Amino acid sequence: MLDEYSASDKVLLALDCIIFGFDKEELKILLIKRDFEPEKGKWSLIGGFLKKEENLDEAADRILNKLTGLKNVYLEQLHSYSKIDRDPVERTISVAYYALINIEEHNEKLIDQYGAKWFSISEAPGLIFDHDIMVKHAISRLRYKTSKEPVGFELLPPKFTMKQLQKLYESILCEKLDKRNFINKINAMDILVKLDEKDMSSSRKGSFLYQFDHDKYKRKKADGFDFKV
Amino acid sequence: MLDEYSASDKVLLALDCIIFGFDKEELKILLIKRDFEPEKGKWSLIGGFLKKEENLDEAADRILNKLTGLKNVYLEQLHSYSKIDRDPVERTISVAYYALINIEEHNEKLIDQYGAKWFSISEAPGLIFDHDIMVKHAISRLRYKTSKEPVGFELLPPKFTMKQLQKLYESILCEKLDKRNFINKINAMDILVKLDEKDMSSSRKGSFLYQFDHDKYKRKKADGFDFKV
DNA sequence: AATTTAAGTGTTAACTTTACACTTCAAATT
DNA sequence: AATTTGAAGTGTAAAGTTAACACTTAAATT
Repeated sequence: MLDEYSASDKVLLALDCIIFGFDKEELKILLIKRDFEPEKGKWSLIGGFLKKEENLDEAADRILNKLTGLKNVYLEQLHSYSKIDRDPVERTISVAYYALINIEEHNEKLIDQYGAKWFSISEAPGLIFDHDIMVKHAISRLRYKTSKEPVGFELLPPKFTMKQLQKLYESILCEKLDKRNFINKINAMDILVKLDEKDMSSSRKGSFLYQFDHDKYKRKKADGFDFKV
Repeated sequence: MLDEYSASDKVLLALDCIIFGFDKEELKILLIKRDFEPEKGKWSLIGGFLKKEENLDEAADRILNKLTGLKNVYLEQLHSYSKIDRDPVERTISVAYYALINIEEHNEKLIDQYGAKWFSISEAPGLIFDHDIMVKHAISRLRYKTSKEPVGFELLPPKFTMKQLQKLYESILCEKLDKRNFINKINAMDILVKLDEKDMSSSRKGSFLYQFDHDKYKRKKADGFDFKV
């Protein structure tokens, strides 16, 4: 019982953030080109270090904000990575978070400043350290999470068409979905509001816009309803 | 970009381990009565600190081993907890792991030495720090995991009856299952070996013993098969 | 030989999921 | 004004899965 406080080794605690966005067709992640050592010039996740006065969720918020300018974003802790030589400079444990953002809302200037760029998952470059494995885990968690909880909406603008929603799920799940079955399923859950407004950008007829009804979902959930795609 | 390595604050990295066992009827967790400060005399999870020469998985193995004497145990990282004042002595981040062990195999002497005791989930005492929330998360993860992967067998002896397996799932899922449906489902997956041996302890007729066939499962999984309870 | 007690076994109905193709609408063109 | 164009929008039936349910069998005990 004596490997207690005093005898222990403190470590640097880093955070890395997998930022997901969806640009009409594809799921993307936001990566930065490092302009600092180590691995200067290579692509990586945005990261930072935990500060004394914050917990991990707060640190993740701060790090996400410094790159995107966004606040109140969906962020979830993923996993902690601890391979001894994962960071060549110093022993560092990294806690990975993933974020879901509306890609239309990020701050372009900040992104340029960081040399950051959106990459579709399939075209992303190899990343430094263990960041590739973090991304792999994040995608797998995203698949699970979006099919069990209505968090996919975080990746869309507040008003969206059924087509957009379907494309989003297709790109997360990496499979084609049947249009009628998809719409029937979503409608059966009765958690969207159909607006009187149409998106006219994709067809002459236009397609109706919908909104996710957070309150209705909360009430249904309290009554035992389960979201499922 | 300059909140880099040098400016950062190192922290103590702890690990806490939720150890699950199953004693014929009930899911249990192994807790220790602390004989050291802070919170001496109170119940808590077994824990320890990360050392320089090990990664988190190795540290969790070591900590599990010091209490149970067991090696090669099913261990999975759960979540990292970081509330600023979660540990009153010093800023500490804790990474929680959960373990599934065959309750018959742990080392009684070690357990006595640590003042440790098995508690059924419903009768466990309140725990120190944020350990109660860790246990809650662990149970919820265990439910998910055991219904998607054949890890429940880790909680049973190598040879078990269908009844035992059903009781195990009932106690993890907190619901009664239909005997015929359960057995039909398990048999349909075709991942158990029925032995010529019976357990005679529970009835005159005796009930056949089964073993989980790891290799067969691996082969089926590679062919796209999914375990599901 | 009769009794006891848990083990072992299949079928049907309810529900969920999948497969599938034509009509409607509004703008653009003639 | 009529026709064309292209995506939006819509329902049903078959297949598959899950859930409900009760009697027979085996071996020990009396």
